[in-house]
Amino acid sequence: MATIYEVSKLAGVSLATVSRVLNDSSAVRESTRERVHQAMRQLNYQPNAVAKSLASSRSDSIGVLVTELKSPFFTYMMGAIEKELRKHHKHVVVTASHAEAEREREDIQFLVSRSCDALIVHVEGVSDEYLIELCKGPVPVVIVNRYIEEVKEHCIYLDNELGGYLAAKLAIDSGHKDIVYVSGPRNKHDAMSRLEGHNRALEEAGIALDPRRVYTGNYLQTGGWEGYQHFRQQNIDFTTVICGNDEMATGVMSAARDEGLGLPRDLSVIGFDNMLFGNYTFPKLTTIENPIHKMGQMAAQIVMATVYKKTVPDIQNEFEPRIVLRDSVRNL
Amino acid sequence: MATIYEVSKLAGVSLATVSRVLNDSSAVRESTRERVHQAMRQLNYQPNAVAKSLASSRSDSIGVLVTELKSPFFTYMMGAIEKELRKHHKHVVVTASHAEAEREREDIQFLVSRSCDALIVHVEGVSDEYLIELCKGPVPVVIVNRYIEEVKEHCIYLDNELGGYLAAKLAIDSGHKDIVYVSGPRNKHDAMSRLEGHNRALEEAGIALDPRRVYTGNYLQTGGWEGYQHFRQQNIDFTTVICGNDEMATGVMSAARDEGLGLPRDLSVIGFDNMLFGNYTFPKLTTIENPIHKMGQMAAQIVMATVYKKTVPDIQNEFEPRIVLRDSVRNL
DNA sequence: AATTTTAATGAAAGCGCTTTCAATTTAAGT
DNA sequence: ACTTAAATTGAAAGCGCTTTCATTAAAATT
Repeated sequence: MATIYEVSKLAGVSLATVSRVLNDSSAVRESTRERVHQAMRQLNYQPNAVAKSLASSRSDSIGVLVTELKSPFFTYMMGAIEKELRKHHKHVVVTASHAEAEREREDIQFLVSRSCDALIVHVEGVSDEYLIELCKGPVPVVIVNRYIEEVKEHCIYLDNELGGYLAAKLAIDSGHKDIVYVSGPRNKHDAMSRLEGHNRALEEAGIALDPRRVYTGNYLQTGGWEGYQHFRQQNIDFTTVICGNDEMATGVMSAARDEGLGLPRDLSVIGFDNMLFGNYTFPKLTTIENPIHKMGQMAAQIVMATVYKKTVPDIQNEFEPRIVLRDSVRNL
Repeated sequence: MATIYEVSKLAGVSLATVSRVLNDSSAVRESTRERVHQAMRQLNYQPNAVAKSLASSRSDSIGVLVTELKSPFFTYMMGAIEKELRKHHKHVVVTASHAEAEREREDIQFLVSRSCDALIVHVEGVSDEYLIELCKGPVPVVIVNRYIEEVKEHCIYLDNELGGYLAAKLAIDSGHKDIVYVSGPRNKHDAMSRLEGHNRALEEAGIALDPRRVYTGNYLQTGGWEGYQHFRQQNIDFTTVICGNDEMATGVMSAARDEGLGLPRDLSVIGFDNMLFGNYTFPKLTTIENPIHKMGQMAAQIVMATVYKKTVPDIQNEFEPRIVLRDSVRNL
């Protein structure tokens, strides 16, 4: 592999000059620039990004930390981030920390040690305090899908409460009164916010809150299945199941169908997130859109703006969910 | 950020010694090791991975190049790779090149310039020749989901022909004779192999090959939809649609249902790949499993073996598809 | 106790690039 | 033609770490 040293020799200029044409920084006379390019071509010179990083303490790469790689949710986010960053020739280093605080800390440490120019993190394990400290540090951070008051300008998040509200409101407006809710885990912020919104809509409609009408699931298909069984065993009547996410909604649909129910004739189901497979279910799942794609894009744009001083469209921290009307809710 | 220089000062040893305890290479007396550790703690020393890379021309990171980030297929692969590599404290740098040859070349170049210790690539744009050259180069390469005779030991691939055969055989064994096939794009190797296997099974069963019974789709849901419409318009009779992938299968199901067909009563459908959403369809999709997860894992293991000299389970280059029996095929 | 071996350490030269800062050209101004 | 300002270049000092190679200290041998 040729180095700029050899290029400089061949072109008859100094290292500094080669470096200049490489970064087309400051002025280089056109003729010498051409001479250098010539030499580079001749030697098939390829810059060494690591050396560049070390010397400039810039790596042109962004660390992205997600919980899980094989879930459409993160996939959407990653896809959007990569797409936005690559427009500006920045690259992505990923790690998946599986919501374990210890690993999240390690991974963040790792990404920093790789001189990532910025971090985009989706973390669930570490504490707010840790993140607040992290934001004070030297490397810019964007926190996706989590709201922390003290560093809110670093956060990109969805108004989950509103989403929960919209889902419940939709059911109510469709004439449903007997509603049950399959929630996500208690320890997840988003799950709790969604439930709050749900409750708000019920109260607003004058429907009494009944803790027996809420089942806490695991955000997986099995959780929906179990939730459905649970409500049946408790002899609770319901015409609609609203779920904390789409995956559980498919579990509910599957369980209901196993009992011979027709959907949405005998039971309406509403999901949350609008992950692509909602489109593959039958009936197609009515759900609440979580614009994770836009949120990923925004995270990348914030990085471009703060780290690389690019001008980007307006920064937006909070995103709004909206209803995606498909076929899984019956109008009573 | 403290450097090893400061650590060495504080511990009263040389840079070399600090480096040694850092990499616990060669012998360092226990007492000095402890002294160094002490100093590191005191200074909250964090190694600089970039400097380390430059000096050692090792980066402990693997470049992974995929076509697309937001598709479950790559997601599965990435997840498996990341999981396997992280066991050994190696990390992943991803790029998504969207099947464009130009971008694929650029991205590979980029990953090499970042001193990735190895490359795991899923490329569709570049030529076999390019990859053969790449394999000759200094950085180890694993090619996923593509078979190139000249560098087959670098390849991890599925026996797609067998998969196509199995799907058709399944339909035939279930009593179906009127079979149509919605294929993936002509320019994709895997799509063509699957079709070949399909044809082999038909021939074997004494069913005449009829080009009108093959529709070339785009591997997307729309492709399945269009394929179904196409066969209908051509007045072709069929009791089974076999698809080149699951996504198109969902398109077929959707189109069939729009016409009021009951599934699988009036029509059987078979997919390919076993992407998770096949489990969300109704009826649940019978399909051919593509063990992309295992293939990703194997790719990572090959890297660990060749680059880092770790001993790993047996290397396997070709993977076998298998039938995943669910509910979308009717027994005639 | 003297001599070999072996184990621990340090000095110093990079890895390939960026980035002052000063020196040299070239262009502009009068 | 003579200054002065502006544009180009080069020398050299790093960036933070690894890695020979030589040196010194400790352990083993006789």
